[in-house]
Amino acid sequence: MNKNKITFADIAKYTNFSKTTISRYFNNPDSLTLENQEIIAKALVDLDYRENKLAKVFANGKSEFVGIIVPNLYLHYYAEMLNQILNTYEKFGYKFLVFVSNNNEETERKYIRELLAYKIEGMIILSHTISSEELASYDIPIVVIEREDKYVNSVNTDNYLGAVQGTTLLFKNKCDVLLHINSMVSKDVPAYGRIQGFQDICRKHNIKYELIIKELEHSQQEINQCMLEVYEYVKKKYPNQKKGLFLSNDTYANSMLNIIFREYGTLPDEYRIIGFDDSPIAIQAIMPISTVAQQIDKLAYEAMEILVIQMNERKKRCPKPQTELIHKNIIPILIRRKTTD
Amino acid sequence: MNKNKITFADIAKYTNFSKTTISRYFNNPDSLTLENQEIIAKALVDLDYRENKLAKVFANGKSEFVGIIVPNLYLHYYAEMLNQILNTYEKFGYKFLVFVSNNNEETERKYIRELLAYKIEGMIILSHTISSEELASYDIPIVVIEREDKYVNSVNTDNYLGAVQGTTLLFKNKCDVLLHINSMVSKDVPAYGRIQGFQDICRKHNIKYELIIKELEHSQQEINQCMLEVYEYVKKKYPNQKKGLFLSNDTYANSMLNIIFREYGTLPDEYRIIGFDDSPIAIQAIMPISTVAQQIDKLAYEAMEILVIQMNERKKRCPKPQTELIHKNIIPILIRRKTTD
DNA sequence: TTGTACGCGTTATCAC
DNA sequence: GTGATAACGCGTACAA
Repeated sequence: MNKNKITFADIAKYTNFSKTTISRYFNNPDSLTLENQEIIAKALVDLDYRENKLAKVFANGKSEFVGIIVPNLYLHYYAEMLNQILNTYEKFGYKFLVFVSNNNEETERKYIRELLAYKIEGMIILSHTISSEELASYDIPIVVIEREDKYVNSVNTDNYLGAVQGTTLLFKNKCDVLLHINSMVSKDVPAYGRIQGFQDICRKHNIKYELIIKELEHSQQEINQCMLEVYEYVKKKYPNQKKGLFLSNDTYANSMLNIIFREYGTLPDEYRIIGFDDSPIAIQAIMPISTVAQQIDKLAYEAMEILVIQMNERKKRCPKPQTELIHKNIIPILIRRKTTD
Repeated sequence: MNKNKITFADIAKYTNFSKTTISRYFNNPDSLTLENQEIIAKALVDLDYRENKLAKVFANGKSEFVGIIVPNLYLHYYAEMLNQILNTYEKFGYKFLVFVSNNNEETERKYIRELLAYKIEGMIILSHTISSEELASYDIPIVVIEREDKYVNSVNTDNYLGAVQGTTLLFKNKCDVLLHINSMVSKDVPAYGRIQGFQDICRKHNIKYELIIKELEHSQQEINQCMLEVYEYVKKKYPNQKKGLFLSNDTYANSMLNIIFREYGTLPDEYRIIGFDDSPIAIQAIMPISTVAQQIDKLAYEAMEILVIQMNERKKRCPKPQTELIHKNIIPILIRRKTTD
């Protein structure tokens, strides 16, 4: 069980071939006679050879590393996205170096530097702190997911369509007034489409609506407190009217549902609720929550696919610089459960 | 914005030093005169030098890579554990290559081979499929977390103590009968301590108890169905008795709570509930669920600390093989919320 | 304090 | 089909 350090040189010596031939055995086996292939194959077992990919990378420059920066793994959305990205290994063979940035800009720059030092071939960025302009300046294939993407490739859920689907469902539920509860979201991030889609549909159907924008809350307690305030406000402002609540995520939706359910022992007809994301909480809630599901598997896969194309281009003799940015939209899926009709 | 390929040789030429001196500037700057340090520092900026850690690794063998194999990231427990492990980068400087095994044994072996090929210095294993005996045979520093650990180092929550705390709380809640609902769990994994702790406390206090072992269910629907059966069974078997339910995780606890809450519009005094893990669901539930919290941050940190010690030992001139396995226990924390008195 | 020469394990470029 | 030899970028004895 000793540190076996068998190299091509050892195999070459053992088989009386040259290192070159051994290398060829791995990279272009057909160029050897079958007989010799078998000799080498046997030697590999005899010597218990273990490949050294670092040496390979060093020699030919292809690290097969992709760097990932994710803001956190507390939110199920990021965890699942990371999961799906990591699972593309089976398809594309790229290994992943993962960093959690905790939304700290300087930390993130440090991580990117570290990733670059390890000769990653590309990056997938989920965090929001560094501008796409700066990202683009790193001159390495990059795909970002669900964030500001002016200067880099991106894959996003069609948030606008998702909002349209959700809002339309509430409208069809014959609500008297539609409320969209969201946090402050910048116009240049895809999630802004949720607000636009909501407004457009409300206007299109000429239905009463209100946008409730709250400061982003972090702890569950703060969220609950915040939702309670929204609930009291809405209850007072629209008595005896059927209220359609479109929450910007399932955590908010669940919090709101709990408040109402605890008061009435059920979700009264006067309230319809729809969330966003299809997080586990949506199905674990006291009542299964209707929601707009992001197709996280597709988002991840498409991101890697775009990245792989760019990375492959770089490996050619005369790589053409990317002329046009790719922004791919993935459609969301409306999931009707118990909090809507 | 061209592919800058500045190496020590370039810097050496630019500054009229030798490559060695440049190397020393990075690894032992004090051995240069301040003056010369500044000259080199300036050259680095002028030439826009970017370090190449891969070459460094190749030259000295210290990859600073740690491999992680996690069964999935769907369960919050694994996601949070990964999060905490990744966060130790700030403390220890090790980079992480992450694979998700989806509980497939062969896949896992393939991943381990790949990790080894990249000259990782150590591994943290969260998945359960490969025996610790086989893991030990890979002859590389390894720490496993919350799994069978006979032949490798490990960090575990003191599950026994957790069960003792939870069960004792239910006992103090003056329950007439205590029920522990768990899935089939092997005796050699730490989580088995939950069953033992429960039984021991029940016997110690001479209180009526029952162990309900169900097949492991995966989808939320299956879990709900399973919990419904348990509920019907318990309700029928122990009418008019105060029932203390100790569920093996918060997902089960939440499912059970929902069933009861939907029936009564509240959690009646007849039922007390306690879960395990302190997952987000425990606090997002219709009533905040009492639970036994694993200190995931501590588990992760201790795992890395043990690993780092082993990895450092390997870097010495004459590394002493580890003579004694380390099995570290982390105490859990009882969190009292609304589902217990 | 600084420089020379070689090693790390593989691939690439020529030859034969 | 096969083999010598030179990269790849950095660390490190050893020498000066």
